[in-house]
Amino acid sequence: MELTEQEVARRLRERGYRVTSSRRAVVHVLLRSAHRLTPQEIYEQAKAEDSKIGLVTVYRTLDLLTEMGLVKRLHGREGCHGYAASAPGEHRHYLVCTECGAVVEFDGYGEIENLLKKLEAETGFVVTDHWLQVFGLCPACRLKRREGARESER
Amino acid sequence: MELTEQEVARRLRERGYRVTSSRRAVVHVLLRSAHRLTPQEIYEQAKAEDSKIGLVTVYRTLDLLTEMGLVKRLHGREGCHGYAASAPGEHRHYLVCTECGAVVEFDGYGEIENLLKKLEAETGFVVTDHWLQVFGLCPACRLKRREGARESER
DNA sequence: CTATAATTGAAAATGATTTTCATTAACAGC
DNA sequence: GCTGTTAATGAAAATCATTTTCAATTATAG
Repeated sequence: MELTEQEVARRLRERGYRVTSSRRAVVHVLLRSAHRLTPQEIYEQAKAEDSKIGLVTVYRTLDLLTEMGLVKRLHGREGCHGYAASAPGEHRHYLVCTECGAVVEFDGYGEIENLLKKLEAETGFVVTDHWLQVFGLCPACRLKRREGARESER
Repeated sequence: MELTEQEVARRLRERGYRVTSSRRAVVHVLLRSAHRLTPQEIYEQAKAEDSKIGLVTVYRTLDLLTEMGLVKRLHGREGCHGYAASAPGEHRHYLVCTECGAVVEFDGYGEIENLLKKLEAETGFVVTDHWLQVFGLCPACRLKRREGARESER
């Protein structure tokens, strides 16, 4: 399901939360970007839409949206946080471009489920959660890099 | 390959690093524990062996060992860091007990490789790295929890 | 339109990690 | 074994992301 600003607003109200201009701004920034964004980046972009917004509110809004499952926390190689909008529920894995932060959500194609079952059988653990993040280079950045290489050849 | 203190010392010397008592202490703590440990925890345990060691040195040693591939950074659900010793190179995935931090390394059984290939084909990304972390309850903690439940029934 | 309670922004606090710098100690060469 | 060199260390201070506090603001029910 495609997540829209209206849908987010509806879900907020449904739970008794207020739909404020700060929250709108954060949601707007997240929805229009298919990239992993840090709270700082979201703050800067949101500020352009709602000049009054503070960084603290960005953090609070991200916490709220994450708790509601509308936004997912992503981690970089070094563990620093970033966020991206997410179809609620369904998908849970992320492919992130290490160059530009572009994010693609994908499901586990069942492979993950197989893996986890094997793992439970082998270790005696009960698996409660998992977390797969894949890093790569998106088509656009690949192209850019190739062009850069060509230029430096000259 | 099983990692030993001697092996770590050898690799340090091989690269021109010194084998100091602080480094020994950190390595000792990591190797004897099959649990994810935070720098703070490692510091406290190492202090018992080398009372002079400082937290800063724990951080520095963890960075060094991580860079050498002898230790892996693990993340909790909320993204906070922990570390565990690791067979260098080979395995790359972790199953962590959310209760006690017990860590089991495992390989992807090939499932992951399939998944990544599909992903590349579908998205046009070039996958450069991935990162799978699984959370669960280890057999010991499962047992404990069951006993706890039984007691509270009375 | 108004009352009220949630939400906000700014400043201060926190907590993990990193930097700085003078001191210490590992180890190569004797 | 000593000794000099230089990497490594510990303590304190600095940094940086995130959280808390609190008085002011604002969304929304009535």
